[in-house]
Amino acid sequence: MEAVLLEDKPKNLFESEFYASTVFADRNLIAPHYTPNELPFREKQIEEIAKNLSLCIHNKRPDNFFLYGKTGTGKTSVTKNVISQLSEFVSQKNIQVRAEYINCRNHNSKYRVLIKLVKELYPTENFLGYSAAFVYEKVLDYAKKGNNLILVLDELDKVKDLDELIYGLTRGNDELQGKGGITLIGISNNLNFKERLDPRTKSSLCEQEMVFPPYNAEELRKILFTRAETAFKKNAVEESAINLAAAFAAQESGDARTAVMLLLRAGEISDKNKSFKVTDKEVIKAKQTVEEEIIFDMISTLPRQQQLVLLAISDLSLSNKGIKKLNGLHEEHVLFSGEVYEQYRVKAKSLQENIISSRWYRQYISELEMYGLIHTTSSGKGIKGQTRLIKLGYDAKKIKELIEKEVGG
DNA sequence: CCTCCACAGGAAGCGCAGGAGT
DNA sequence: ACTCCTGCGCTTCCTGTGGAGG
Repeated sequence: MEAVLLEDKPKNLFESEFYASTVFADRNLIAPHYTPNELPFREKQIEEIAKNLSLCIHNKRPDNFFLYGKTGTGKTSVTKNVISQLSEFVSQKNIQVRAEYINCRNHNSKYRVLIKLVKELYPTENFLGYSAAFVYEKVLDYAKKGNNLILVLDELDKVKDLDELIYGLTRGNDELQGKGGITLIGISNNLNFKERLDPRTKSSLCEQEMVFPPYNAEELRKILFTRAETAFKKNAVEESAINLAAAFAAQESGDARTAVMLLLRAGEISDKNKSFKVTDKEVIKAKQTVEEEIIFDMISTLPRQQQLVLLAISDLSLSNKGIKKLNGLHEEHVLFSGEVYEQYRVKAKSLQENIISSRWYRQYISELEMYGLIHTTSSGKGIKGQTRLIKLGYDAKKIKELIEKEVGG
């Protein structure tokens, strides 16, 4: 396909302003939620899913699929890519296959998923207020007309009554008896999630499974190159800048989304400075802002009490109380679980907040570690008793600043 | 070796809010 | 409008654990 140069078109006043970028050719192509056509290093997964789904074009029911892997490993992009190609194909050939994508973060119960689904299937009708059973029947009706329904449920772990939802939808296939069918593709980035499922749900949902491994630095590098080719102007991005962004992201988590995000922010920085190049300098700056965005995102969604716990940790980290002589040898900046709890109590009291129990405080500490906001190690020699040694994952000043903005001094 | 310390983290249960069924 | 139910945030109670100290 021939690329149409912007210069060839008559310009609208605003369009020229809109595209007045020093480095971007098309910023949208590198936005976080853009689904690229090419997905390097996922050919195997695409092929496998497509092969399974292709059964439905011969009017057979494909296996249910369960995809899991960390965020930014391409689960959603791969699935969307496959189902959009499938939809395109079946509409050309007039085959009765319908694929729907639902993100369960926004539709987090059985009822909400079903409502969302029937709204897509019967766009002209209104189902608000109808019972779950009625809506469920509507879905089955749709399949009974001989339609093969493929339902992608992204962020599946967010559904409260998941067992019921899966049971209902898979049991539907027994009632249909070969006339049409319902195929589920579940996506989750929670690796332990599968183990918590009801055994029956597990066996019906996980007829086939697929793991999406994180990308390594080399793969991220190639991904960024292909994305940069279309999103940026020619030669606007220095090769070393891409390498650096890939290295940063690989070191963090092998997450393609952060890698792309880094490059996007770096480009924006160049744009703002009216610079025609994206270099290492911009990527390094972008890393800081992306990091801050992530931290702030996490902190602002934390419960107030947990914010106070984190604030207590950053307070102590900034004071010299945090410096410990471990093993009587070297000094290190770590905190005891007990003293953090004490500091938290003082803090909460002075802000006239109620105080959570020590048990729940420990729960909060575990969560903070999962989010990567703090690191903990178990106490070893030189310390009496069994305690957790706590260390901040990011800069104490920055975190303190962000929380105080949130909590309101 | 036993006991104590200073916690970790599992289990059970409680009050509440909000949603579904009647 | 009303009950019933369920998930959520949290407390209470409890058992487990590794090192320090006698």
